[in-house]
Amino acid sequence: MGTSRTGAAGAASRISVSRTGRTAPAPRTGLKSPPSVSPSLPLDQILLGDCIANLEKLPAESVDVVFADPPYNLQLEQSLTRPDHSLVDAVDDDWDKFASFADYDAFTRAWLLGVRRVMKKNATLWVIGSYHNIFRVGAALQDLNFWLLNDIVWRKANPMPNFRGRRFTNAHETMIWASKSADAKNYTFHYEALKAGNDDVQMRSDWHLPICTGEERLKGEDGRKVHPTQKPEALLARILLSSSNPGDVVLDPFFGSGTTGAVAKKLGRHFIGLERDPAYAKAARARIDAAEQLSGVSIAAPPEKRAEVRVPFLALIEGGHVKPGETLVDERRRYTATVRADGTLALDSIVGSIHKIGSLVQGLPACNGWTFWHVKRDGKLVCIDDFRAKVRAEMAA
Amino acid sequence: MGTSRTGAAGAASRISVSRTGRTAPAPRTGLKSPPSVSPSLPLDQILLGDCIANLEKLPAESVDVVFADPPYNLQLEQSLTRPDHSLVDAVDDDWDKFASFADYDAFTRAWLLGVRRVMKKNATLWVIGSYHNIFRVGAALQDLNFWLLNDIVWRKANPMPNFRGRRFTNAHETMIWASKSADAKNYTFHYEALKAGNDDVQMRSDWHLPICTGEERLKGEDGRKVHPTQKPEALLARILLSSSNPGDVVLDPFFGSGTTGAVAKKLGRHFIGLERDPAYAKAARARIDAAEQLSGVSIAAPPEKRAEVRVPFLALIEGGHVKPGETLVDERRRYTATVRADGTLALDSIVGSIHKIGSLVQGLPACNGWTFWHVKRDGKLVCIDDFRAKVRAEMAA
DNA sequence: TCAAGGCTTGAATCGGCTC
DNA sequence: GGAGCCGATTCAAGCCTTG
Repeated sequence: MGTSRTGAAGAASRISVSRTGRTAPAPRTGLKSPPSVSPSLPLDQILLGDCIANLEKLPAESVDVVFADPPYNLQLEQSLTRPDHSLVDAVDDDWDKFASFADYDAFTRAWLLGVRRVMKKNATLWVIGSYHNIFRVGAALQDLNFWLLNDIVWRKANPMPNFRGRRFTNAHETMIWASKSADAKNYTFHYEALKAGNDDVQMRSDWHLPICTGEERLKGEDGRKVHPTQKPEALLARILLSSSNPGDVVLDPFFGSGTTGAVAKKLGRHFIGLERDPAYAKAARARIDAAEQLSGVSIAAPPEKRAEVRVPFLALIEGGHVKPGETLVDERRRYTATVRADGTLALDSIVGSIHKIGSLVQGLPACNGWTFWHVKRDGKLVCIDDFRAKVRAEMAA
Repeated sequence: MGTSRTGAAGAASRISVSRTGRTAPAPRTGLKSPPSVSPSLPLDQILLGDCIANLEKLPAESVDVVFADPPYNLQLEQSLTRPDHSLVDAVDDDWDKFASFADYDAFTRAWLLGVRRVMKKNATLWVIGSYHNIFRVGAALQDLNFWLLNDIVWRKANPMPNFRGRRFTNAHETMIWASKSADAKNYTFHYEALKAGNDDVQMRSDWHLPICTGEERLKGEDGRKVHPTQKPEALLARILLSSSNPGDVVLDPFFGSGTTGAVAKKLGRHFIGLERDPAYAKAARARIDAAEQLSGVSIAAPPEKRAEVRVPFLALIEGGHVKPGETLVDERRRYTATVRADGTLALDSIVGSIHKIGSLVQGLPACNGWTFWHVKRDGKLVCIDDFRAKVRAEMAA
């Protein structure tokens, strides 16, 4: 999306985006602790200058999610349009050609390392590209010990046709979603909300969205498009909604026309944009100033199952929902167990948790006792998970 | 698809596939001159043994198209269970184990070099992979001076769900289509036929096809699948129909269950299969013997499987038909809910899909949110299902 | 670090059954 | 006697979190 590349002037200047400063706090839910935001972060600003130099000025482990639309390296085509070589020659002797890929790889490693340093432990990174560069980016990510979570295909609803009829219509771009390392497992992913917004089926790795046209496309005074590869806001919205929370800090090292910043503002996220070209930065700033944050309820962090308070089975006994000595039974009435006063179950002489006894009677390695066990109430079976929901509601009230 | 890896026994044996030998000439079109077929080629045979050693025995510049399904380097850490605690039958064969990325890269370069030598000047190569390996393969192709023509996305109609809810459903695989070099411009590509078979619009780079199940899936005597990653014949058919001619020689260096051979025979192409595992080779041979060549007229590009028609509610927001923060109301204006940016609805502090919230407010077990919810437009209520119809029309256009 | 809690599908196919 | 429905089965993997 942007042009922040190596070789630009060293000094970076800041373009403050006035109306989205820290004075507008992002909406918070009561469930999560506020995100830790480093006080020295240039929030909601565009840093002008070389991408890698500016990355080095940001504090380590300070951003929650990164979206990067690096240069696609299309200029390589020219250096590769050459007479055929035998393969050994191509690798050993054609230094010029090899150097082009090596240059791109070195640039890729440099900005990835810079980004890696400023990512929080459980931050994730999105990179978008086409077949010209995405394979090199993906390999570099793996080499640098990033952990690939998904590759996402953006299927363009209205792609550019192939004019020569010599290839398939190039109708998609590829995004890679990665965490800092394989053991950074506590990254943000709003599984439940994505599923609910997708007709109650899981969100897939192929996304169907239109390219950026019409009103949304930034035009200069001459009526021509400001930026050649402006990404649609719907794409960034899905990315930020799926992998960030309100109040999070979103970094875009190739800010370009500022789609990331505009969507971040609308969705109540903070952004930091790096951009080398002053003309792009200026257009992006105006665009973001004109954007408005959506109302709280429509962008508040969705509730997550995992964040719900833990209710021990003992609390059901203490709350009078289940009585010691009562018999639990599975839905198909094949197995029974007896409730003990300490919140364990008894099966003959074996005593264990609702999960342990549930797995034992079924001969399975694991069992969610909450959904497995039932009690009789008014002649009907009631799942003990219903009582847990009641206890949770009582605790919240 | 196969297991031809380095380190196998040196001597290669040939498994002749009797009924598809050279005695059955492939059908010819009148348009092109007959292909030049090297007399020493082991046509329609499966060569048992190490993939790279066998490649070295084939004559240079002798094959017209290559399809390769190399090991994916999945690096599975532990076993995975479904929500019902049954065990997922995954790829854990030792041919998919590599010690490091460097090992995998060396293996990739070795077989790519071997393949490159036997490709005719204008031959093309298809490689399929997932995000675990495809970036490394793509970078290696570029490093070896192959010229990438397209990356093609196989969108699986019926992918495996994500059981843990920690990622997007991995619903696609990626194929790279490449020529030997940038100036090999006279490769085979049936642009017109593909377009005609695709409702007269250009064939795109995203293909929607089901995975291999049912009758087509090879089963052993024990009723279990013969090969863990058998590819669907429809996928290979589209590949061979788009980028080869009848009578051409198709090489598959990882032959596996022999999908490439079966489809090549059906479509009147010759094949050469390399496979390391005798059990796979035997199953593939039997499968190919049972296949029959289609009549000339029926060897036409398969029509695109009708694109999915399911439209998630989120698509209405992304398409600008409904705005985040807007209020939805039922036809009798008894209930309201607020649209969230992620495509869910909010009712007080409860968040869920249009269906879930619809059923909740009515106290019913189920609700079709599409017909239940409305928005105000010009003072009148408009059903959100009307917008879904519009989005469908846009997707079809 | 280890043990335990507890949370997690969707599409296709096929056999058997009902209208 | 089919068409159609229902439920069981099948197939797919870089898939957890807390104390």
